[in-house]
Amino acid sequence: MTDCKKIADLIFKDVEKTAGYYENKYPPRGLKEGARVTRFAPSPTGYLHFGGLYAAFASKLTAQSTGGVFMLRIEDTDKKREIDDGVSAIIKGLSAFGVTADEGVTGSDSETGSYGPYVQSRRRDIYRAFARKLMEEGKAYPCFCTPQELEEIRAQQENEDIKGYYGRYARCRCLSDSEIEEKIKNCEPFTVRLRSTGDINRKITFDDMIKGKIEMSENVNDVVILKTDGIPTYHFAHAVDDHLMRTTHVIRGDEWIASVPLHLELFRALGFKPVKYAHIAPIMKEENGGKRKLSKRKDPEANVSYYTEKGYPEESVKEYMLTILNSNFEDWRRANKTADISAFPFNLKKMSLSGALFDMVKLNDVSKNVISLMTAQKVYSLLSEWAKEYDRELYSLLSQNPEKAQAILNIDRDNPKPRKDIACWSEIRDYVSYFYGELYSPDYSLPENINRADAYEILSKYKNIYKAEDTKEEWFAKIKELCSDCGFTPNVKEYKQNPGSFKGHVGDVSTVIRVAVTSRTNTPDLYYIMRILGDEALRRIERAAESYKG
RNA sequence: GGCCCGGUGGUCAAGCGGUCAAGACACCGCCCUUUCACGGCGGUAACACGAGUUCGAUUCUCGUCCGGGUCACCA
Repeated sequence: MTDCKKIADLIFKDVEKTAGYYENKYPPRGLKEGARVTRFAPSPTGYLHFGGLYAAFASKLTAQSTGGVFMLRIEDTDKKREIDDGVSAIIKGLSAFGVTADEGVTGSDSETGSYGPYVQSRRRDIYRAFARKLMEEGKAYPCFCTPQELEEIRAQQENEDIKGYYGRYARCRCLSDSEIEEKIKNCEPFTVRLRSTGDINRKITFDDMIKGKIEMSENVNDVVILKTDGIPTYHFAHAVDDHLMRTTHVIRGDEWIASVPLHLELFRALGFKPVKYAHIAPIMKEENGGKRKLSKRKDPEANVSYYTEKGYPEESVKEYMLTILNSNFEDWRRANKTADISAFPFNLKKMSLSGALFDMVKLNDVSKNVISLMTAQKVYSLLSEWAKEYDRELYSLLSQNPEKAQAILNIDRDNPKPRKDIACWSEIRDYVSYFYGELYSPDYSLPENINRADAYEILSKYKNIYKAEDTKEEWFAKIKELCSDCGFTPNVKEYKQNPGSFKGHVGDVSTVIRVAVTSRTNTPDLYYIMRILGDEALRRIERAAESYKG
């Protein structure tokens, strides 16, 4: 008969505290009924995937809407994938979009909350205490198989329906005490495996918060719970951490569904109450007709930093995520135009079952709406903040004359139907370029229906009547007057009825002036542009006229 | 290959046995208009396929096909 206690003592000599000690140290949270405790638990790879932000956001909303707690835990149990200071990119990415944790890791070397440590590499003793408990109870055993041996097993299993370390393939499952002692004495490296009690013919069902009832065969694999270096695998860490941190709802990508039977077995073996699961579908990308997951390697927009670099406001990205997270969000938004996102009744059950294609066009649309609702001051301050980091030249132009910048940003904004043409801050450089000599290069190309001689006539006459201090009405009256003087009609309808009698209409005359002043055929309200430009507008008109001469 | 999950317009999606099958984005047209936007009005466009259950299937069942996931000492 094997003596589990003896083997456990041999293997876990270093473990001082018991599982019971940790149970007491991290008591159940005294939260009100229905409060959900969630977490986001990324690996510190120095990269925050949009899908990660998305899952984290869903987790935060779930906690927030129930009066619960949202934690950030770092899963650094795989030293091979780790990157120097990989934590800060994640925290930076999350906080850029307002997904801040109530508890957990707050920086590369700091954390808050009483259920920590929240970095797995600092929880080694905890995992080992629970692994020891399992081993004492005969629910885990050491495995001395080498990678080569495991490879052999895999090769043998090519035609098996069930692959893995189980049944007759589980060579170390029945090692005798003396064999184990012998191997350990010889310092043979070993892992610790769960002694699965699953039966392939038995089904387990669980209720996924998003996907509903799912039925699967029980886990039968004696999976590794502690690697040779004594560090736990994801599965074991998940069970121990989420239990001890008193997580109630695990919201994660649906690639984890397949391991739920294992996770449930782990919770049961450990004597833990299982958490509830919500598996979310990945965000997809279209590629020649097909769908595939947004890829870190192929898609720049998979990296959350893409949005901060482009300058998408926090609100825009959140609103966009919500439109894919809960499809009733857009209806809610229409009914509650200015309400804060936190007032939205987020519901996991309303989430999509299958992966949504990432839609940049829709993001832009959402963002344009968000930005159109901001005041010029707000746009200015967010823009400056962004430019300070990502476009120094623009930043200095802006800050040289904040009043001018705000006046530019205020064109057509301060009214009930604001323009919607800015989706992100990086677009503004181009949007404002004709206001700044440093960014402006004149181009007097005219549309085909207007000839240079007419343009010359219009501008030569206009420069004599234009006054920078005119009111909008005066300004426009002069343009209409100019129309008549040059053979154009101030009345568009009249032109359409009788196009042969005129060279064109006010629109064409305005276009000539617009091109002269901005080098573009379409811009926001020309009057306000010229106001802001002041004398410079006149100079540009003169220069343009000169260019059309002869 | 085994096991899971999914399949409504180009995209995101309502729907939950009887609907002229919502809405949003995109696209097209018209109106408004000094350009462009905005706004308003209108339009094109969908239940993967085949059986079954039913008086009646987008909705329920089964099969097929297609897409995705998973089968590590990675998470």
